[in-house]
Formats: sequence, C-alpha cells, structure tokens
Amino acid sequence: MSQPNTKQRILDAAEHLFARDGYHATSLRGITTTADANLAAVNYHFGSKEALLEAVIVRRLDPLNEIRRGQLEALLQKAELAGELPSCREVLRAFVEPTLRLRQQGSEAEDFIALIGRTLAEPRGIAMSIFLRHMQPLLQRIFQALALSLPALTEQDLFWRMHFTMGCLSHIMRCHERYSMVPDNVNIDLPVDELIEHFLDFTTAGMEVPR
Amino acid sequence: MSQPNTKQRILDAAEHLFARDGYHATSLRGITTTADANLAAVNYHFGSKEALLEAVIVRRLDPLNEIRRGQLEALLQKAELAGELPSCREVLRAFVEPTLRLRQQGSEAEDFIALIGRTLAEPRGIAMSIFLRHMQPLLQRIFQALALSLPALTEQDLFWRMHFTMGCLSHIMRCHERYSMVPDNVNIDLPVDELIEHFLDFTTAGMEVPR
DNA sequence: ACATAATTAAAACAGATGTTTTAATCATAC
DNA sequence: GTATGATTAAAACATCTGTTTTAATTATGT
Repeated sequence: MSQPNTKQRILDAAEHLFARDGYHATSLRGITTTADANLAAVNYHFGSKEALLEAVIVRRLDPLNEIRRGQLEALLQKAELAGELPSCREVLRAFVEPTLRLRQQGSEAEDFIALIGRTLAEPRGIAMSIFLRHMQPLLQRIFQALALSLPALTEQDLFWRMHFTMGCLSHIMRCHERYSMVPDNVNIDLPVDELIEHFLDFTTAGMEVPR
Repeated sequence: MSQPNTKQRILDAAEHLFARDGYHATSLRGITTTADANLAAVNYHFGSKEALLEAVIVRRLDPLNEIRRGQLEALLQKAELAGELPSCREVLRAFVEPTLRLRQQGSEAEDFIALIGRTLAEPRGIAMSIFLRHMQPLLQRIFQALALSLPALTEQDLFWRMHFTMGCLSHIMRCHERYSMVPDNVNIDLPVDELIEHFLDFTTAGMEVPR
C-alpha cells in the first residue's frame, strides 16, 4: 500500500501460501491480497507466477546451500588433515543441521522449510526443476563425501541409502506441525537440536549397517 | 463411448492423472477426455471432483490394508505362540511389502502407489484427510506391534523413528522412476524384492540403534 | 520546478475451471 | 412394443484463473 518494499511483501506472502496450499492451489489474487499489493504487481516485479515461485525458492535456498557447503568442506578438510575419513554422521549433519536450524529464525523461514519439503515431494512438479537446478552441485558433493566416509558400500547401495535419507528429511520438513497420527503422550514439538540428533541417529545407523 | 463401464474408466484415468500431476493440476476435462467419457459423467457417477478422489483412493487402499493387517496379525500370532517378541524387521515388512508388491501388478497399481506417495506429502491437502480416515486403525496397530518388538524404546523415540520410516517409504513410493540426481552407473530400476530388502536394511537399523 | 522513469491502480482480457441443466439415447422389464 | 429408469450428450452456468493494457500516481535526478 504505502511501503515501498512491495516486492518483499509479495515474496513473503507467496512463500507462506505456496508452502501452506501448494503452487497450483495458490492464486495470485490470494497472494497480492495477503501482501496488500495490487494484482498486477506480481507480473510487474517478477514476470509470471512461475518466476515468482523461483524467486521465492532462490531467495533462501542459495544462501542456505552456501552454509551447507561451507560446513561440509570444513569437515572434509579437517578430516584430511587428521589423516582420517570423514564420519558419515558429520557429513549428514552438514546437510541437515543448517536446514532445520532455519526454524529457529522465525516463522518465515519455517514456511520455506515446508515449501522445500513439498517441492521434494512432487517429482514432476514445476518447483522440482527449479529446485534441482540450484541443488545439483551440492548434492553431488555430498554424495562424494558420503562415498569417502563409507568405503565399504558400493555406489549403488550408497545411492539408495542416500535416497532413503532424503526421504526422511523431506518428510520431517513437511510434517512439522501437529500430525493426526501422533499418540497423546508424544511431544511433537521437539526442540530442533534433539530432532537433529534423533534424525542423525536413525539415518547414520541406516547408512552404516553392513549388507 | 460404447462400453458400459464408464465408472471404471473414469477411475483409471483419474488415478493416472492425479498421480502424475496432482489433484489441483488435474482437470475434470482432462480426466473425462482420457477416459473417453462425457464431462458430466464425473458428477453423475461420483458427485464431485473431491468424491472422485476419495473413490480412487479407497478402491485400492482398503483391500491393501486388509492384506497388510492379515500379514501383521499372522506374524504377531506366530511370535506369541513361539513365546518370542515379533521382530521389528518383519513388522515393517508387513507394512511395506504388500505396498511395493503392487508394482508387480501392472502400471495401474503403480499409479496408485505414486498417488499415495503424493498424498502423504501434502500435509494439509484434501487427500490427506481421506487417507488418514482409512489408515488410522492400521497405523495404530503397527505402532503397537513396533512397541512390542522394541521394548527398550520410549514411546517418544518410537514415534519419531516410525515417522522417519514413513518418510522413507513415501519417498520411494513417489520417486520411483528415473530421478535426475542419480549417477550414471546406478540402476534405478531395482527389482522390487531387492528394493524391499534395501529398505528394510536401512529402516530396521535405524529403528534398532541404541540411544 | 520540471522532466523522466518507476511504480501502483483499476479494469478488461481470453481462457479454464467445477457444476448444473436439458434433452437425447440406451437398457431393461412388463 | 411400449413404458420406465439409467446413462450419456451437449450446452450453458457462474466463477475463477494468469496475464495485459491503460491511466494515474509516486519517486528520482537535474
């Protein structure tokens, strides 16, 4: 309305609605109303609905991947200096920890997590190609690092186990809030740090189990 | 057109398109064209688009859950007779095996698998409430069985690990076909039986790892 | 202050959506 | 064969979709 940062407000609203309802179920009118902006503003600032989706994703994914990459490379270098193999758990941590820690940065980032979870869940969706374009290099690097830390595994086995791990991750990224299936006495609002360790317990055991 | 089984043809077409493109991105016109039926036939036979989705899900989910339940109860009874605890791996198998074996029943059932995977991936989607309504009892039974087989775990830990396992499962149900991220020398078209064992290796290890 | 560009506003666009209505066709039973 | 009910067909319904267009407004630089 009055504020000059229409672009940002649209990004925030789109992030929230895309995450909550999905790309197709979200209308530009819903977004602009939430953002308190004019309908035409989306096409003016971003060009199209799809370009808006890409902008929403890239805004947070690129910086996040920078952090993940940094943590990974530091870990690999440290292991090499010590003359040891990098531990599988720490490699996975470099990928997972920066992601889930976004939750501690407020509800905006939380929307982003849910959006990425949804994206990973729609194999042929519009968002998937955007997502992969920005993830491919890091994913390959992670794969290399995992191969290094688990020399006993064939590339085939490693692929599948990494595949399973990604499934776990995308699942907890999506299903964060109260889940219908949860027993009464289970605390779904686990602190992020505990969730991370739980996740690493589970996936590391799965990665390292002998065949 | 001429065949009297319009209802079935619509179910098949809807299953395929819902699985491929998602609920919102699929139009009734697309469905009826594929099914070679008139547009109004959907509302005539099913009442609404949403009711059609439920019909698509229920048609295969209820019989599938019957099988899973049978396999589970047989396993529990056998363990009790032997005076042993049921093994975690076999409990998980009772849940997973009948599902993934659907793939051996042709491409129609394969669409269904992908559709369920998508459903599990949209937390607040229309399909989720349908899905849960038909899954809740079995899920609770599985939870009980897992608690029995892993007495050392707290209910809280068990919940999270079962959560992770569901994440793995929904992931491989969705991402069956060629995945962009897969290295060249990895065979993505793993035989179903091998995939099941891989999956059980991974998740059983994660379930059983000491805290 | 004015000219130029950037942004916003309101309206209209063409097309797609799920649903309903009305009439035609088909099958089945008497 | 004719009457009754189930199914199909075609068209219209109102509403919503993403995008464009045109004009008004605001900001910016000189």
